Amino acid sequence: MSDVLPVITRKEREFQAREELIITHARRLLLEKGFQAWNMEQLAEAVEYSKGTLYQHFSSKEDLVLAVATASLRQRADMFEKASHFQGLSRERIRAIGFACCEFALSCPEYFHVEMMLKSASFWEKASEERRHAHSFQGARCWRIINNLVVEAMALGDIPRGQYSPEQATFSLIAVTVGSHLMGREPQFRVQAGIQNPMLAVRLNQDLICDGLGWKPLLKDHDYAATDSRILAEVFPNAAAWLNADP
Amino acid sequence: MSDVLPVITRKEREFQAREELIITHARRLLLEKGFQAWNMEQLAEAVEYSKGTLYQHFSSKEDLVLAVATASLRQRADMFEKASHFQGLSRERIRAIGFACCEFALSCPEYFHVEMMLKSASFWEKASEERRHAHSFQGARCWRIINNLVVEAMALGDIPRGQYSPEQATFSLIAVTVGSHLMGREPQFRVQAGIQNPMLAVRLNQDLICDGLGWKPLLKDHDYAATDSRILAEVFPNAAAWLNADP
DNA sequence: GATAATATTTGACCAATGGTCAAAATGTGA
DNA sequence: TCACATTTTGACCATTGGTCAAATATTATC
Repeated sequence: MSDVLPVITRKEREFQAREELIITHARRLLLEKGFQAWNMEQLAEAVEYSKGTLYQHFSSKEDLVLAVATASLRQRADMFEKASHFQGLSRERIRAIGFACCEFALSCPEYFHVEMMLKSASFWEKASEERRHAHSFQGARCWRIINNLVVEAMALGDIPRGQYSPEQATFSLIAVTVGSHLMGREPQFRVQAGIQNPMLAVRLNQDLICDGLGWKPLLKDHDYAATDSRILAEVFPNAAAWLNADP
Repeated sequence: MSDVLPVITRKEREFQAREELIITHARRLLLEKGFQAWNMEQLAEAVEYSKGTLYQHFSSKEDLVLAVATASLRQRADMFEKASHFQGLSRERIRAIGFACCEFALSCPEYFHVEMMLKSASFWEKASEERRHAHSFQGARCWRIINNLVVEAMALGDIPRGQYSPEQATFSLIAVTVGSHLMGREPQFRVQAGIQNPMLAVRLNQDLICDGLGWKPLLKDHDYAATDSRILAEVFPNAAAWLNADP
């Protein structure tokens, strides 16, 4: 060992790499089978370690699943951050975050399903304290990015002041987004609603909330197609793939 | 046995009564502990029957939980139906359904949590065919009641035609409602958003979507406080308890 | 390179629990 | 009262999340 001050030793690097490997495989299993339909033995086989080794990384199956969710949530916050730097009107920037949300949903398709499990108290309390904290932290990042933008929009007068608090408006945006993603994944609802592309349904609902808030310029008063082109070009080039599609 | 033509025999009545007893206790356990933190043995003890008897009613734990969800969903559809008969403008009627939704959430607090479990494929496929069908049926009832109202509102010109399809609008309303209920139950979000009364947050978000859809009369153009008084008096007298509260 | 000391990995094992079924208990009719 | 049918039961099984002593690998020392 030649390095005098290795901040991270080789062992630690290997440990982290293995943890990522486990999380990646667990994510795949979650996407393919949900929570119940696979067991730790199978996961151990997939990553070519034994069950005991898994438990050196995660205190329980729930702890592992929370780690998967938090890894995704960190990605989400990163994408929100990137989108929030988009240059434009406040409503154009919230629009960019809306795009980020869809990009994320496509890149981590298991996320919303896993996040719903976490709502169960018994699930949450089986995870370790550190991981619960890490998850809250990433969740708070997402919240803050949106809320800051809403606060700014109100300061600029883009959202009428006095009607709703910034926190209420932020809550509305998040609630409609989560609800749209969850419902859009439901085959039964998709058929009933005639939805071909769930992401466009999410985007539409976000627009409805913004219009409802009176966030200027309203959908009818601005050429948002031009905004979308810029968002595509500057922030999410991959979004073109899902953007041009049926309702 | 004196009755000549009993459509339902005494045995069958007893069987149904016991099924309801089991469902009621299972609902309580779900509310108190979620899904994992109780077992069939404990439930059997609570209803004072043995495990084997439970399995004469339900093919699996998942099947039982689906039955709980469907029983709640039936209540939900019933309340929607009641609310949809409210006499008034189309937007006043969707408002009455919004009230129904909150009344329901208070009366079946376990519902949204259980409903989220059903999204997991492995869960759904462990339940019996009949119960899956019954659940879809009640879900479709809820959908239809809202969608009919939206169609009618568009026919009346209360919602501008041509912009969104009735199905899209229905989807928006349901998505925002589900999302708001789920997020409103999350302590972390409640604190961040400064929400005292989750039901009012749900109602607000529904109003935002309606305004966003341009559903006339808009919030600012009508005395909806008067509408609310009528809804309270005519349809949901109990709603007064949760309506008068902080944001 | 040999050996001792330390760290890591393993899989047999345990406890909990969803689900089954032969036997016991209960109900019914003659 | 007895024979037959139906219902209820709980011992039993298989699966699986989680543990830990033993085996294996790594590192340090001479």
